[in-house]
Amino acid sequence: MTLQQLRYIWEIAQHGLNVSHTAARLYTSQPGISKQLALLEEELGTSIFARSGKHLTEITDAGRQIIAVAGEVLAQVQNIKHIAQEAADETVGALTLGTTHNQARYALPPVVAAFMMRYPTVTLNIHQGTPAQVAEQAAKGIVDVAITTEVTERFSNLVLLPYYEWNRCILVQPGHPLTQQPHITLEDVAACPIVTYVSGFSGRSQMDEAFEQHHLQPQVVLAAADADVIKTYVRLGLGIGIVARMAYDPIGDSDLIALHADHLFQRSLTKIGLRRGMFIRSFVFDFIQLCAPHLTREVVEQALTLREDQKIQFSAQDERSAD
Amino acid sequence: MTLQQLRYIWEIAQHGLNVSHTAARLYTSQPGISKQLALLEEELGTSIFARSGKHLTEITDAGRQIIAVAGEVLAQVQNIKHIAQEAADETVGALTLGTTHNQARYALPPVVAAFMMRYPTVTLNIHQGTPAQVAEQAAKGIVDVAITTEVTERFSNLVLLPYYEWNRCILVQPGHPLTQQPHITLEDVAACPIVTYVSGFSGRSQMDEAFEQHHLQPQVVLAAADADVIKTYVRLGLGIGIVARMAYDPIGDSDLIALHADHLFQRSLTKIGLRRGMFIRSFVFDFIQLCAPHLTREVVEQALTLREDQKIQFSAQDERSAD
DNA sequence: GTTCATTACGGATTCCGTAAGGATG
DNA sequence: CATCCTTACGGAATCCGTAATGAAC
Repeated sequence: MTLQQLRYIWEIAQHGLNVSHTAARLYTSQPGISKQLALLEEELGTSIFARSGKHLTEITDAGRQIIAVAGEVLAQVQNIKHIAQEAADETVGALTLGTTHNQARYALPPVVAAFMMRYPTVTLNIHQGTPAQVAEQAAKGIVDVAITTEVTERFSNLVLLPYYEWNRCILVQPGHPLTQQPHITLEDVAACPIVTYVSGFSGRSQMDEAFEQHHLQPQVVLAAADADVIKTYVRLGLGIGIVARMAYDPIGDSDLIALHADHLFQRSLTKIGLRRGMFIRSFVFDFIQLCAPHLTREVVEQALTLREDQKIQFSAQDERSAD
Repeated sequence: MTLQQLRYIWEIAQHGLNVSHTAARLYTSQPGISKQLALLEEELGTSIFARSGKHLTEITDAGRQIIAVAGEVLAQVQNIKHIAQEAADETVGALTLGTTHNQARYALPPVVAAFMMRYPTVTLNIHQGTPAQVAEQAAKGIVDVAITTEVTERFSNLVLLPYYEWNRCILVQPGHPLTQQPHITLEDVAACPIVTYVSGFSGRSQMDEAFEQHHLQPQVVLAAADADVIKTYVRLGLGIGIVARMAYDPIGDSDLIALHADHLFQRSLTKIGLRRGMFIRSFVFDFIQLCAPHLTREVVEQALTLREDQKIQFSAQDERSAD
């Protein structure tokens, strides 16, 4: 058994059981991977993948377990490399973030700028994706840190830390009837055509809940993944916008009016996700604390040793932005 | 980085940083290990071991962390092999027990006999050692299952399951004054010269506690690691013996008299220790349940997912023997 | 002077890429 | 017939063991 073989079976599983595709992604030859796979299966005395003829069709039960452990091994190999890098030079390395459009666009720029100033020799990579993708990549160790709001909690090896809480505002064009309203209610909002986030993004599910609790059926005429698109269509008069407060820029968006909506919706919580058991380099701790000052190294370390059922206590932070 | 290299650094650490010795134990050449070590250190850009000239003198800070992770990796490689073996044939494999003299001598024989009857194709290995050695070997994955009483709980990745509770008896020669005593007290016992277990074995510490609580200073004239030695010296008239009840064989030890002592000492608990995160083959579950019927597969699996601070609830079992 | 790790070197093995073969949908 | 995995084969790199070298206690 070699690390190479474990990497190959894990990658094959990640690429839909397509060995050719896997080989291309790993910049190696397809027969090379096939050979190593055959060697491993022979050594273990079990098939990891089920075949129909010469096609890999599915993963065997044993294969599923083996690949899961292989994933752990690969993550620990990464840990070893990170430990060594940290010992060699604390200020050199790479930090890979997984995040969504809205975090990357509104919340992270000042953090990233401060981080780059502090660690000019750390290579920063940002993987943008949907909240589900971001969470999965963090759970698999593809990214070091996940930052997102709508994160499903079904990844048992993903530790979620509270980053900051935020709420929404309502964007309208000047002269819109809602601007005359002294006290806006959810009924008022539901009466207008709405432009907001798609499901699974930026606390959309929490927004839906508010309407449901009041037995209202809002008319969402356009759902987008990011606030820039939403603002564009509000400007076109398609409807009123409901976006994260931080997405409203008083200067750049001065042609729109942002109405207060804290009383209409529950606050959403953006979280920082880390893979359980990962070695965290000092600059990663620093990055996290640049994001959220309350997440000190000690708090994060403690959270990583707790189990899922032992949720961390946190104090909400200032309001910023959303997915 | 290769698995070979990780195994080598781990083994070097296990063998007192003596590469020659390590090579001999692994049936390979010393320069081969040196070479792989040099390659790994070069790849990682950090030294794992500190040298004075050409001698390895100690482990670096980074090396300590790296070796710890390497140990995890090696354990997971074992897990993969076990998963594959289990898938290939549930009844073939090896079970390595780590236990002490007294368990091996008095508690385990019927369990082992039943297990061998049920799984004739499983190779059974028993590593005998001191309680501390046994616990360490289980924590390191050298043995699959540890069975011992005096187990220090400082191995964070060792899960302890309650096996059975037991207490002591007092062994005397016929005609000894204590045999006339209708109700033996701790003071009576402390007045006699005592032959019992050495510290660290078979609940010796719990025995000492009982005397201390009564402010008594027993005169231990001989301390041995096993009951057979103790009985030998009781027969020679060196003193009275205090041994685990199961160590008294009414037939083989008919020349000695066992006096009831349950009221003098607190019961001791013999435990089954498993490395956290290890893959447990079905016959290992069966072995554990042969030991202790209350340790069903479900109970064991649940215990393995709990943390140290969440102790398992258990109901004491019948009394048998001791370390 | 003994123990111990590194360097040097040669043989065997392994690994990987190109090319051809055979099965699937 | 296009896709995909396996087998075949040759060159390159790696690994490992013996022998020699040099440092430490």
